[in-house]
Order: sequence, then C-alpha cells, then structure tokens
Amino acid sequence: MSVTSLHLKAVPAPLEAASRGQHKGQQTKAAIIDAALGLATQIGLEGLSIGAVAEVMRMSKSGVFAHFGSREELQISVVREYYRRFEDEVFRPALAEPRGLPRVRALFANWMKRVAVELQSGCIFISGAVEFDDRSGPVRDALASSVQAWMSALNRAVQMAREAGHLRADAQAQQIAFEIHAIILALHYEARFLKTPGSMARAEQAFEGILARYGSPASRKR
Amino acid sequence: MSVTSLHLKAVPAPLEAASRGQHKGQQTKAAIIDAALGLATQIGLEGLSIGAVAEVMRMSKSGVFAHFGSREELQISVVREYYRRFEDEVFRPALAEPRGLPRVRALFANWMKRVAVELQSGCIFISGAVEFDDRSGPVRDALASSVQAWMSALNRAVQMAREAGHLRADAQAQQIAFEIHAIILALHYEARFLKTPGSMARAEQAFEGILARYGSPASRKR
DNA sequence: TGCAAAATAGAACGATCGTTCTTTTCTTCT
DNA sequence: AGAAGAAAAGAACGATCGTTCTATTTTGCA
Repeated sequence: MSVTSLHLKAVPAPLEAASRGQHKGQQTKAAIIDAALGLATQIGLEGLSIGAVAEVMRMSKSGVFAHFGSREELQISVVREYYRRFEDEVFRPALAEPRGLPRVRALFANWMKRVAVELQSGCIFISGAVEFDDRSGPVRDALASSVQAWMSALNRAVQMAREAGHLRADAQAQQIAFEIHAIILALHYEARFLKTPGSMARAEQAFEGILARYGSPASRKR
Repeated sequence: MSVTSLHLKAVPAPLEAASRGQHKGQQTKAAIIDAALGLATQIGLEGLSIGAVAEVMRMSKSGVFAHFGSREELQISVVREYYRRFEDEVFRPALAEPRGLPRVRALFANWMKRVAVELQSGCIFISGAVEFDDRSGPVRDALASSVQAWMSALNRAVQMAREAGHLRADAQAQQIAFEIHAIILALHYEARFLKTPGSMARAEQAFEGILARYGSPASRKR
C-alpha cells in the first residue's frame, strides 16, 4: 500500500480561490474540516474517526490530529461549519423576502431544498441529536446551541408573520415552529430511511395545512 | 477486580416467573436480549457492544457471544424484541377501542405515553433510523420492516376512521399518518435532545390540529 | 539565501472491538 | 448416579481507535 515508496507528490492541492492571505496551516485545516463534514454527514459525528479523515485527506493521522488537539475539537469544528452553511443556504437567503408569511414560506422552502439534497448525505442536526441526546459535554453543547439558534430564528420569523397580521391573532409562534420542525423531521425519516416515495409532496401539503389552520382569515387566497 | 477469586456464586438468577419449561439457554438468552435492549435504548444499536452486555450480565464476552454467533444477530434480536414490546404497549391495547376515531386517538395516546417514558431511555426506531439510513444489511432490514409494519397498522386505523365517516371523505390516510409520525418525531427531538419544556402539550395540540383539519364536519364536538 | 517556526510524518502506546478456539462447568435425561 | 450434551469461561488474534512523542519536511520571513 505504500504509495510513498513511489515518491509520488501527493496531489499539489489546487490552491483554492479562497486562499487569500491565509497561511498554509489554516488552509489545510479548512480542507480537513470540509472533508470531515462530508464524512460526518454520512456516518455521523460519532462515527467520525481521525483515521478516516486522514485517509480522505491523504495525510497521516498525526498530521490531521495536530490541527485540533483532540477528536472532540474536530467534531465541534464540524458542527460549527455545518451551522455556518445552514445559515448561508437556509436562513440568509430568506431575509431577501419581506417580513411575514413570505419570509416564513421562503425559510421552509430553503429548508426543504436542503433536506432534499441531504437525502443522500444526511443532516448533522438530526443525526447528532440522536447520538448526543443523553450525553453531555462540549460536542453536545455545540450541537444544541446551533439548533437552538436556528429554531429561535425560525420562531422570530413566525412571530413577525403574526404581528404583520398574516396569522391569526391567537396563533402561538412556538407551536407553529414546532409543527414545521416536525414536518422536516418526518420528511427526513420517511424519505431517507424508509425511502417512501412522495414524501416531499406530503411535507409540502402538511406545511400548507399549518398555514390554513393558523393563517388569518384575511390571508386566505388559496 | 476478580470477584470469582472470592468464590461468590454470581447471583443465583432469581428464576423469573416466565421460566416455564424453558431450558437454561433460552432463559439466559432472553435475559441477555433484555439487557441489550436496555443498553441499546441508551447508546444506540451501533454503540451496542458485546463487552458492555457481558458486563451488565456479569458474564464473559464469549458466553454472551455464543448465544448469537455474531453482533449483528444480537442487534437483530434487540430490534425484534423492541417491536414486540411496542406492539404490546401501543398497538394491541388500542384494539379495545372501537374502530374509527376513538382507536386512532388511543393509538396516538399510547404512542405518546411510550415516548414520555422514552424521554430518558430513547426510541430504537428513531435512533436506528439515523444510524442505518445509508447502510444496508440485515439489521437495517429488520429495523425498516418493523417500522413499516407499525406504520401500516397506523395507516389502516386511519383508513377505517375515514370509512366510518369520522374523517373528511377526501382525507388521505397516508398523509394523516405522515403528520402524526411527524409530531412524535418532533416531540422526541425537542423533549429528549433540546429539553424544551412543554413539548408534550405542543404535541397534543398539534394532534388536535390534525383532527380539526381532516375531521368530518359531523364529528366536530370540540 | 538561510534560519526559525510551523506543518506533517512515523512509530508506538494502551484500550476496546468482534471473533475463534480450547477448556471447564453446569444441566438435562436415562 | 453418571454419561452426553449444552452453556459458559478464558485466553488469544488482528484490527482500529485516540493520543503522545520524536523526527523530518515544508513554509514564511529577514
């Protein structure tokens, strides 16, 4: 297996565009996190091993290890990176929509889009919740606070929709956020695990059902 | 650590009431599965190790191993046992209720009751789905078919409610089952992982929302 | 260009894993 | 009671894990 015996120059790492002013260490650290994230979405945060990351990176175990100092720190880095991407893909684009129902719709649509992609790669917020739900420690904390931050953002968006008069006056934002979250979880479960066909359509219909139930009489165009 | 050096008779195994006619081997095998199930609900099916089971059982690793022949077979046994209990606690008692909405309500109530207990122990159908969603093999198959069987039963119960006129004529049983499943998943997530207070009440309210939306006009007593 | 510092590699550690093989202990049946 | 067979123990295996320590290579800057 010794590739090194052939004295191959292990792929000169095409020097990503985003390598502005960064020292080599930070670049490879970012690349490691990227690779680790890819692995973690497939086999979970718990299944993530330094050896596997090293193999993907064509590096030695100790070379990978040195960037983090512990496996836990690597896991936390992965969680943070996942949150950053989630923010970029789901949350931020929805801010372009006006406050109220349009923005809530955009958030759900973006979320669905992401889950659709993740049907082959998996969501760390979901798998991580299962893996760390009765553990404690920094990884669990990073995971929980990331999810909390996202749920709070969703909550605020729903709350604004109520204040804009798009939802019934007696609608509770927390309840609606709970039910939206529920739809996403069921979609992930049925499509990714059970492979039930038509799950995406079910999720969308369930979402419309929520809006029909909590929507203000004024906003009944459908 | 050698307890045996004191020549202690390692707890004479209080000879369970259900030891009718069984040979010793089958008794201890059942006890092993019970212990393994307890462990699996806490650390997951993947985290389940023969060594850990052996320690709980105060047995040797090879002693445990001999009953199953492989770790996979132990995992499958755990899945089957979990399904059996789920059937006993959730499904079967609901059959006492008359067909239609009452039975659907009973199924949901029993399911909730079970999840409430599992808030400290965890549900194998949920954690297993995450652990095995992109793997293949006999464990995944056992898991998936168990869940499918339960979902089918839920589906039939909803279908009967529609046929009994308790639901709108245009209600789709699959859609309703999807949404009920979603509620349970969100409850499990928010209560067990995020530890959000009041999750049980949210789940119940969401369930009532489903009935309000799909219930036939005739059955609007609430 | 040359030197200090950063980055990476390599080897080894103790631990745990599932599994195999051999030996001992316990059950069951006549 | 005693023999046959089942059940359990014990030791060892190769593999992988996270981590440590020591070399070597590569980088960045004066």
